Amino acid sequence: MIKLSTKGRYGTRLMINLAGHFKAGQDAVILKNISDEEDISIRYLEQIIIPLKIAKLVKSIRGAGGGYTLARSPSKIRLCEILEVLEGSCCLVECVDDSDFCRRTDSCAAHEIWAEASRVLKDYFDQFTLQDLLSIQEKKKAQARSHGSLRPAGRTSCGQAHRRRASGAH
Amino acid sequence: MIKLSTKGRYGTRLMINLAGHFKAGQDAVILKNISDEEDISIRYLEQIIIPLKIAKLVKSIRGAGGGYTLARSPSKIRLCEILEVLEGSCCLVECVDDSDFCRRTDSCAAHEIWAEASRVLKDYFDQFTLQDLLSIQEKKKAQARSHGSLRPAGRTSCGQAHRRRASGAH
DNA sequence: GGAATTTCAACACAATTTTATATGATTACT
DNA sequence: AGTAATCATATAAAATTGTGTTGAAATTCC
Repeated sequence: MIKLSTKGRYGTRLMINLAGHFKAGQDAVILKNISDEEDISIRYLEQIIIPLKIAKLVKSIRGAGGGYTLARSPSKIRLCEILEVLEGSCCLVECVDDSDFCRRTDSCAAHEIWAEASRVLKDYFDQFTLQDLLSIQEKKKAQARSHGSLRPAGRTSCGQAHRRRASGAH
Repeated sequence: MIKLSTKGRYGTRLMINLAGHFKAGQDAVILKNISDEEDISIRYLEQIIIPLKIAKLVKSIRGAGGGYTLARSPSKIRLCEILEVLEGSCCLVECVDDSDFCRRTDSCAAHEIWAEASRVLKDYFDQFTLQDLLSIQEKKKAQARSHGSLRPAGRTSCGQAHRRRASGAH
């Protein structure tokens, strides 16, 4: 698998969740809340949200009554930005980003393919804003409700890593 | 980074290398040879080539004078096949391939995006055969020769993991 | 037949990164 | 002051990315 890491996946869901709560002047959302709704551990969310804060995609409010909010409106945040923050870049291999990484570039056909594939992927992710993702989600939920949910909503979640482990823990 | 693993990267270069040596009736190529040319350890190449053999993309010939050859002509092997063998699939997340993986699918916008992005990526990789990659490589080499190589060919290679390590070992 | 060459197989080991969990300190609101 | 939340750091399990070793099996060459 060409792995999109959990950071990227959880982080995207975190941001969609924040987008869902985003309204003018709405109170900050606490991580416990997101943790419950998305079924991701608070501790891990804390780690994931740090780079998002540094990148100024989210704002934090400390102390009682605090929490997190999007730093900008959902329509002003692109999926690509989120992934670049959390995955380092949308790139598939280091040697595309980092010209010092590899001196084989001149004669490496693979290099050209990975570079172009990375661009294709980035362009795809660049299409969507958080607002778009939110709309997709609402639509899907409505559809699921309308023709009855064939697979009733379980507690496991998309992109979640801690299911199906040797250790039954958690 | 949305990581294309070393298996996929090294395996692709391995296959391009085999394609380069592929001519009707040409002798099998030994791993030592590929190891020297691509600067990848023999031990690791051995691991990588096993699934390629099982998938019948390469043939092995044992004993003295033996080695490996492509099982089919370079124009009959698609990059996508190689990556699917080595990466498991061209998929970005498990929940797209494995419907049992996650029950959030119905209401998960992210799921839809990852699934579609996976398809985009697969379609891209599906365009190229080993013959195409070989042509690209020859062209690049010719270009590098014609206008003088600005960055002289080093010994490090694209997608190689054992450079820039804390332990200088290798 | 025997020596050399090469794949094939099965381990053991280790460094690094990813994927988390645990604990406690710090900040700021009420 | 008390409490709720972020912030910071330590720890650990698991996967990835390799290397090392030993030997068996097949094939060619002498």
